[in-house]
Amino acid sequence: MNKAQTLYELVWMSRPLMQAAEACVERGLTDTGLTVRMRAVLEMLLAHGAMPVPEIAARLDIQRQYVQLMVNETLASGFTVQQPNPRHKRSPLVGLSDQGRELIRDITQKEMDLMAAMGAGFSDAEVASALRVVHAVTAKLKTLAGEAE
Amino acid sequence: MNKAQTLYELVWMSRPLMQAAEACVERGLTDTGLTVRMRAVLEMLLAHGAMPVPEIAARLDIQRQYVQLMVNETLASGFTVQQPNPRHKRSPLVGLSDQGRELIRDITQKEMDLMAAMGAGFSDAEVASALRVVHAVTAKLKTLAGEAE
DNA sequence: GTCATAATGACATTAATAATGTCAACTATC
DNA sequence: GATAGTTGACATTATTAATGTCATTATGAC
Repeated sequence: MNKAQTLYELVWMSRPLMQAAEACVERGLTDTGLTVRMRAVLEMLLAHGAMPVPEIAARLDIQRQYVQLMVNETLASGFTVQQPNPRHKRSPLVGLSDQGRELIRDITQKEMDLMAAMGAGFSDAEVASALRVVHAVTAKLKTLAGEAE
Repeated sequence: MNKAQTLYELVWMSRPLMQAAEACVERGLTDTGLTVRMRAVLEMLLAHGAMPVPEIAARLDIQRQYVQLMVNETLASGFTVQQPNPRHKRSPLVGLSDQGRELIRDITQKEMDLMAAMGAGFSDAEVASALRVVHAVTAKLKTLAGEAE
């Protein structure tokens, strides 16, 4: 099979891969009270600290109105708390509660353990190379899709 | 960065990759009268020949009721035609019309050209290795997600 | 051939995810 | 202070897909 065909297959594998990953993540969330989208909020806050809703939206590349819903859910469940925002009185910072921090740390750690187990069959170089290719392909597709007509 | 972290990133890239790919495919379909899901039907029929709706559903791993809708759209647009099914009188084979065959061939060819252009930066080995990794990761995630509790 | 069971197309309902629209309150900038 | 932009809140719409139901018709065992 030539390179173009292989790339074609790689691109079309993105959907099955994503679906399998989502199913796996979802499975890891059972009995935690979290949904996949709430998890995304917590992960963002763990990685980058407390921030207002519009910033979460920008980083996740999702509409802020939708992120607002996601954040509201995490607030209602007590995984996040609002903190005064020195830079904006109307838009509080959303930060992890102790409960939320512990939970998301636990979850991501378990996911990482899974990845470690899954990497058994590959070399570091293979995996790193695969990531580079996927990154590059994604970037190129994005520029193509976004071109002016 | 260690292997597990790299794999983790690779898995999480599946969503951006898929979204970029879909946007690109959609862009290629403008003015063809096709939608992405109709395209999926035509591609299946081009690759594997005429088949009844339930078989398309099985191969696409989608509910047959939903595939029925997709197929009905392609029939309404004249991209597919019903043919008598010797193995089942109630469930006709769905096959490509001349128009549909020409269209899907044209579309996939253009997509393949795009892939060829995109492969410029990588070696055959890199791309092939990336596909192997993605395949294996997807398969492992699927088994994990499907395990009994 | 008859009958039980399964497959099929058709249609309806529900759900999840996300985009879009709107607005009043508020903030920042000039 | 006037004006334009930001934000949270809420409503509406769209897309994609799963699920439920049912009458019709095949299929397969006997």
